[in-house]
Amino acid sequence: MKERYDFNEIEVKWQAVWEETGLYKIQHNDPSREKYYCLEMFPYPSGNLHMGHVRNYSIGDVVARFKTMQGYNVLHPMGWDAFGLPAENAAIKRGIHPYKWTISNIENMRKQLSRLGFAYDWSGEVTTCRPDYYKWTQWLFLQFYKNGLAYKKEAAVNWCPGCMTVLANEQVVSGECERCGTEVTRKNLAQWFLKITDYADRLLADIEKLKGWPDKVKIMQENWIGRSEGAEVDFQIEGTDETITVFTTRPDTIFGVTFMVLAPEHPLVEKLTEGTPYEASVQDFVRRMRNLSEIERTSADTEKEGLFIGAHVINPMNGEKIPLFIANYVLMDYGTGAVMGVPAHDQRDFDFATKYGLQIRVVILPEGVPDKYVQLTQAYDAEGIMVNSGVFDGQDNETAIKNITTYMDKKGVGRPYVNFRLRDWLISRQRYWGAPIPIVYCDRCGEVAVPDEQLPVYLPTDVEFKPTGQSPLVECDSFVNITCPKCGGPARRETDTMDTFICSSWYFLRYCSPHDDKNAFTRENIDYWMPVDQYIGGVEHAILHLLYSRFFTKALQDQGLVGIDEPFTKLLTQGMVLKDGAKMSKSKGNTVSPEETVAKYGADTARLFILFAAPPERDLEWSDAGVEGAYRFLNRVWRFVFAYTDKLNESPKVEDVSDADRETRRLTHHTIKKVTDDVSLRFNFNTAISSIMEFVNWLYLYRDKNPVRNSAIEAEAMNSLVILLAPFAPHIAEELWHELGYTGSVHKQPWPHYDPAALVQNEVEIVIQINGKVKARMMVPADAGREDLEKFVLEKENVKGLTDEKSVVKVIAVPGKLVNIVVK
RNA sequence: GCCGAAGUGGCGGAAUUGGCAGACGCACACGAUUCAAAAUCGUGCGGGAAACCAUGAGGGUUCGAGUCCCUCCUUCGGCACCA
Repeated sequence: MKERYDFNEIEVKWQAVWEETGLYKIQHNDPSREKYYCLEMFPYPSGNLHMGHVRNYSIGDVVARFKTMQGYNVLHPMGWDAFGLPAENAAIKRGIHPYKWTISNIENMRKQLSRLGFAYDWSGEVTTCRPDYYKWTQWLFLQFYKNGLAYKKEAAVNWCPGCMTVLANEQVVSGECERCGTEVTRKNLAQWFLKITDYADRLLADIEKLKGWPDKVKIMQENWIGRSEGAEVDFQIEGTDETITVFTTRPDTIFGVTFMVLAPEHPLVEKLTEGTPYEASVQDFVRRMRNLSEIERTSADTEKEGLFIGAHVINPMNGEKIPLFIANYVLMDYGTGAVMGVPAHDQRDFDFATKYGLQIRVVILPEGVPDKYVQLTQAYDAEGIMVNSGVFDGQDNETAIKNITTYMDKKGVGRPYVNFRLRDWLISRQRYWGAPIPIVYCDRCGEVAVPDEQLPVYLPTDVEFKPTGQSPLVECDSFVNITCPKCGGPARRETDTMDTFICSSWYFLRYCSPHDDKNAFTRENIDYWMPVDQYIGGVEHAILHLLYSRFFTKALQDQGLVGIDEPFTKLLTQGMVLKDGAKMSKSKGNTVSPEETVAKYGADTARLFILFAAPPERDLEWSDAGVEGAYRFLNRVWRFVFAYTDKLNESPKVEDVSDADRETRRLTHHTIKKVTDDVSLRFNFNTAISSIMEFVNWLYLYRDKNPVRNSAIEAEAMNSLVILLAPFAPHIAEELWHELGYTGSVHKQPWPHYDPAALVQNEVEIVIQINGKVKARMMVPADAGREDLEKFVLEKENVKGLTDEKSVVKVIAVPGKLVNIVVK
């Protein structure tokens, strides 16, 4: 061993050895060991690793190595979320084929990951843009299709003019494209959807099962699904047989309805105004609304604006004739696109009614307030007693909700209804670089699923990339024009590809049997490995990816393809990596390159710093000085072990045990306990590492101050130190392990157990407080009970001085901690 | 507007069940070593002369509060004309 810590030499050396000896080879279906599936969110192959990746994968690597050492059979795979727009943009800009661009990025990033020494078995790598993967993505789409969970419909969809494609609701962030920030517009297109709404109830209810998920993420999913209980009510349109159904959470206010509002896009609007004097002005209004951006349209600050369209509806409860409006504040894609206006008890309706001089009728009053004194200046939306509501007068409104709903249900004019905010998942993308949707359109047979044996539907490679925004697939005749798999007649392929979130909604299943070429996944392996025990990734996927993956898992369970209903048992959302208080980004010019950091300090230092600087869920402020500190610590460990191995061969064995030896043994076991608890119970890697640092600080002192040391105790301390360090700084630990004279890998060592007996101290220092303020300290036997403590403390000379001239009211003694004397 | 998280030295952070606030690291200062520097080792390091005062502000519960309760402020995240 060299005196100097040559991180580059040892890291490269051990990475090669681990690879050659198959240290992290996946053992599928090993019944002798308990399984542990540790998964980090796979990266998009942008070409270069950033610090966020390093953090994500360093955290996962600690968990995987720790669990391996604890004896679990660990699945810790890695792969690539390889479809997506940047590849296609590179193709348009620089003429490189997306496949080539993606694969070369993957190769570069795989090299970068390998250089960091993460414990992956690369033979289990999964790449979503390869036909051996997307074949199964397509197959899964067809399973959804055959089970009625995939359908095509014409709808007003979110269109991103920047990406030239449609977006799922989840991909629109405050009216802008979450990818490129372009303002999203509306477009009517026939698109493919997955029926995630069929699972809304279960996706919501099962959140309760996710005990190992952060509350933050669970709440975000709850908000997103947005369940609200209420009723549907049918209003007949005067003079027709048509009815308009509204959804309301307040059926108790039905007698207070004084108008009704439709969304401008509501299909009945055109029908009801056609050929009437209102037609022109309504068309005008609708056109104006359509041209507004998503932001202007849906902002709560936008003033309410509406228009009477010349028709009336009938309130089914009292037969009243009510004017029908359209207005900007009613949205087509929530509820039924129609709202009953109750101005007295809904602030938005109140604003609208005030502006257009509509009647405001109170139907709920706070208890004790007589009707005639009510002069509303704003809507009253709290609970109260029913008035002006026929037979329901006098009931409290909570009861009336139930009674009115039941009444309407009996009469056939309404029914209880649970409405969700969640919309179906729009999965069509008008782009090339994605998995083709395996559907064919035949003039005779219509929509036809591509038969399983004809999968995959290959992406053609001989296409031209032009900056027209149209998918090159549309103009690729050899792709589009085919024969119908059913009748053999002329047919056309679907040219849309799938949202890449489909690919990432099942990759964790593919990892369980990455080479199965007969199935999307081997059932046996799924039953062994799934669910993922620990999932680790950024909180930005709290809704999209995590909700979609949960949906997939449930749908596949219903189809009998998997036996589990939730994919991820525990979830850790790591914080961002910041520099100068801001997220690292190229545009801000505050990025730190992992490659350069590794070149300068080594992978172990980079990883150690990132784990030490903050607990994983919190944002982490990058500090070059902090990296130096981590480097200094590893050097300190290196020198320490180096000095030990040098002496080991010369000194004779010492069996005597001094106080310092005993303290060394106690600290050894204390550190084992601390690190074990911090890693397994709390994921507090920062405090685990700091306890190792404290241990090293003590060991230096121990060696300097004690020329004669117990050989067994010192050896145990050295071994433990190196083993405890192994999950955090795997290369240096491996090198030091061999320097200690061992031949096997430190990463194959069993994780040490602490000896509770070794933790016991004879004497402990306790604190003496007067009225809760620390005044003195004293050493007492560690096993002293309450009475003993009181006696020791009250008899102590300087304590008598402190309590002089005052009367002792009470003494509180906490064994091992303190004695508090309350005086007056 | 609603929901959630956070606020502790010059900085990153620790305090796990209500029990010594500031572990560990960084930065800084001084000393040792050195011809000198780097590296290393050692000492100090919230404020205050002290009594004491200090965990965003103000109240409360308690023998005792960074930790529990109430009110408020600031920052960040999510949802938002959701009927």
